[in-house]
Amino acid sequence: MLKLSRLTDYAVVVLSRMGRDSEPLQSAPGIAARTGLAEPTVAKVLKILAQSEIVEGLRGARGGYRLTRPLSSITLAEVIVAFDGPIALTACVDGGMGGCESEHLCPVRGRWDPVNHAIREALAGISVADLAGGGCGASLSFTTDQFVAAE
Amino acid sequence: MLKLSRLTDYAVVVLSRMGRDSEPLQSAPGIAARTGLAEPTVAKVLKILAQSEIVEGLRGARGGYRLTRPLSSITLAEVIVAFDGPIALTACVDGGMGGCESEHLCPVRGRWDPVNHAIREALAGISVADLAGGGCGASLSFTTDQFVAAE
DNA sequence: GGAAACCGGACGCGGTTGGTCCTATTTGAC
DNA sequence: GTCAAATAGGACCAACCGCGTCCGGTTTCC
Repeated sequence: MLKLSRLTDYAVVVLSRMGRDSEPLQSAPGIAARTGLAEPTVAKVLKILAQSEIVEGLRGARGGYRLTRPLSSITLAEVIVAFDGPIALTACVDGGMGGCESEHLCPVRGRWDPVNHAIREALAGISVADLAGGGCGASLSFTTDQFVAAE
Repeated sequence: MLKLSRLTDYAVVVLSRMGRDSEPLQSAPGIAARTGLAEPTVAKVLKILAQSEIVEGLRGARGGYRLTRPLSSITLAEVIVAFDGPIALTACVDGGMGGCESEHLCPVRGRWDPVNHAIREALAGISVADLAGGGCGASLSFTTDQFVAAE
């Protein structure tokens, strides 16, 4: 699998929808209604996106969320990091971070770094706008990870 | 995270150890003893590796496992596929495979493909020999995913 | 002052992973 | 010919994590 979390998938859908709409400020309930996703879920996604400053939340009545940047400048890597944490195939992120008590014994220490960097670069080269496409005006009622292909 | 399964990590350790040893035929209990991993776990890892024909199992007394190829020709992608299934960030693997009943509505359909291909290529470009290194003669008592860095 | 909306955290259910064990089969040694 | 050693394959159980939900609190506009 290597599959990313469902929330990440929702985030792409939500961001795509936000970018498609002309209204700059959109409420979580409104986005939920337009995407067909559950409202609490959309709210959670937007909260996380706001923490990463990918969207900006405005409180109060008539509040809502708006994109801080155009979709074309939001990379897939950013979104994944926001939900799944640092992009690294193993937990020994970049071989730094001390704390692994068996560091001096770990034979593969540091050797995953090139792999992780390669993946990071691949994900940083794709923007949400690329994923959203442009011609598809569908209602985004469904997400991409509906089921898994058995190995 | 995007972290791979623990079994995959074990597999890299086991393969590295097998490649380091001069004996071509090694038993699962023997490898377990040399790596410090639990014997049932090593057996499970080797069984899966054998199904993928990365190693070959010889039954009977004095049996064991041996590499079918040198470590340098075993790619990381192969190992990951053996344990985690097809390499794809979402479940809609390559947008093929019909079955997604909302295919005609799915706005990001097919757009993940370039990402998946990029990651696949990155992983296919790294061999187990690269990960195993060559100079480290440690006992491989520990694996790489001991703990997770909190997001 | 009330309503609408965001913010942050806590809770509980479900699915998946990971570790173990059991049995069957094969093969070499005595 | 019999026994021991080792792989093959599957089943089972416990622990963990993702994730959907809900709650109280705060802010802002009408």
